[in-house]
Amino acid sequence: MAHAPRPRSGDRKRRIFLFVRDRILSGAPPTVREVQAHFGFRAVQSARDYLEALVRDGLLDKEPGKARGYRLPAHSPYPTVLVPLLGRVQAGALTTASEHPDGYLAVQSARERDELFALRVHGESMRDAAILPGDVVIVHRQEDARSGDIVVALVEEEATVKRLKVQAGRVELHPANPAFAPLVPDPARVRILGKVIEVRRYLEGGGLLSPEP
Amino acid sequence: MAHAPRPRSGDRKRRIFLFVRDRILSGAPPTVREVQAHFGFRAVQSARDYLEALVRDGLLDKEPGKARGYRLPAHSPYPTVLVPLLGRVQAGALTTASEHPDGYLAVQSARERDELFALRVHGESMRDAAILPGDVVIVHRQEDARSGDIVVALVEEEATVKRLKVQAGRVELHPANPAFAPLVPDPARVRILGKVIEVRRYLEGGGLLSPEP
DNA sequence: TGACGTGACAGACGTTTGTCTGTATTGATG
DNA sequence: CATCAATACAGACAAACGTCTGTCACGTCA
Repeated sequence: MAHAPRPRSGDRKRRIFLFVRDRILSGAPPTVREVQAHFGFRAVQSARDYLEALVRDGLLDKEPGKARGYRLPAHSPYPTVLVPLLGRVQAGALTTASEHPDGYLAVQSARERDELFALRVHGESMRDAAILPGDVVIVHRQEDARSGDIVVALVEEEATVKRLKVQAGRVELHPANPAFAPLVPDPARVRILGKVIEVRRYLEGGGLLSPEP
Repeated sequence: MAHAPRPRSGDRKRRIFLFVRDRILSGAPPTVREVQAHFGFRAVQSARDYLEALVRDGLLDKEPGKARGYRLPAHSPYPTVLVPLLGRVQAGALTTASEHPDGYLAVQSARERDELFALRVHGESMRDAAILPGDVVIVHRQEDARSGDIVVALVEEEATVKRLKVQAGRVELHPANPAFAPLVPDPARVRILGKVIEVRRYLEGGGLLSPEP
């Protein structure tokens, strides 16, 4: 009995890699048998051969003997990390990790995952900086920032997105909208939570990650 | 023999959730026994009790019976696909597969990878729609769109981002900036390349480009 | 005091899953 | 033609792993 005709090898290997990569990125690394089933192999070993080849090529790492042990290499050319989207930022929320994220976004960044979080913008105060209500900002957690940076600051238990200005050692939080006035808070009552490194707007499906508030 | 003194439950439960969440986000969901070992339980079941409690609380989902079967419930229902960022869009570029992309962006979408492309915006014509020069738009390839959608259109061999209006069967491309006039091109010479589904702005350095896998 | 819920433990069972060994088919090579 | 590498298959074994049952200690509350 003849086996299936020999397919072009590079393509299949590549498709298997993409499948495994997507599964890992979505939080559920596949088993060898899941790879087998997905590509219609009739033997576990066939899928395993491909996976081991990908490890030899350096495209995957593995933890031998462990269930679902294939990983994306640390120096992967795809520095995609999943970042929690926080629905509401409150006082203690940023020192520790938050417990009820609205979802997770794939963000390409050289930073570590726990250095980043995402936040949905409320209000029109940054309209002239092209940040609209409903937009999502990706934030790098840092206590300080430079004058001119757009930051997330905690003022009076409330998180806001503003442009930071430092005037004569005094912190000012400037909206980008003439209808709003700059905030010049008591330095003891303001805290920089992080710096906005990316802005996203989802024009379809409302952001795909969480239902409308 | 007395067991360890009873700890405050909420805290331990929370720490276990954060541990599991971190593991899932880094691509390697833990086994029940790994949770057990990490928190020093002497019985597998103790760890399992916590995990099941977290599932009941809605903080985790699980795939029963499967190894490393705990998942993040708010986790994006959509996989991450790498989408080519096209430097310049020309006439034939969108019918065939992409030619020479400047890089790849990770996008969470239900669509297939070859249905999407990304494009860097030039010019100020969409400023009042909060799309600035340098922004990246994620585009779904489609020949038609609805009035009001922001689209990428090919006019006279040039790709532009505009808002589509259909007036009495006539296609109009409206900028979002009073300094620019609407385009009412000859219907034979305009082609909708796709609809903008996402806008991104990178405020920092922005390596963000991945080489092709 | 006794019933009840919670957190922890102990041990075992059965499925899932990684891994190994051996074989068959095909195409390329000399 | 013989040889070799690559691909695929078949079957089995053993470790990893989820799950079940039962027990114990402690605190709360009527």
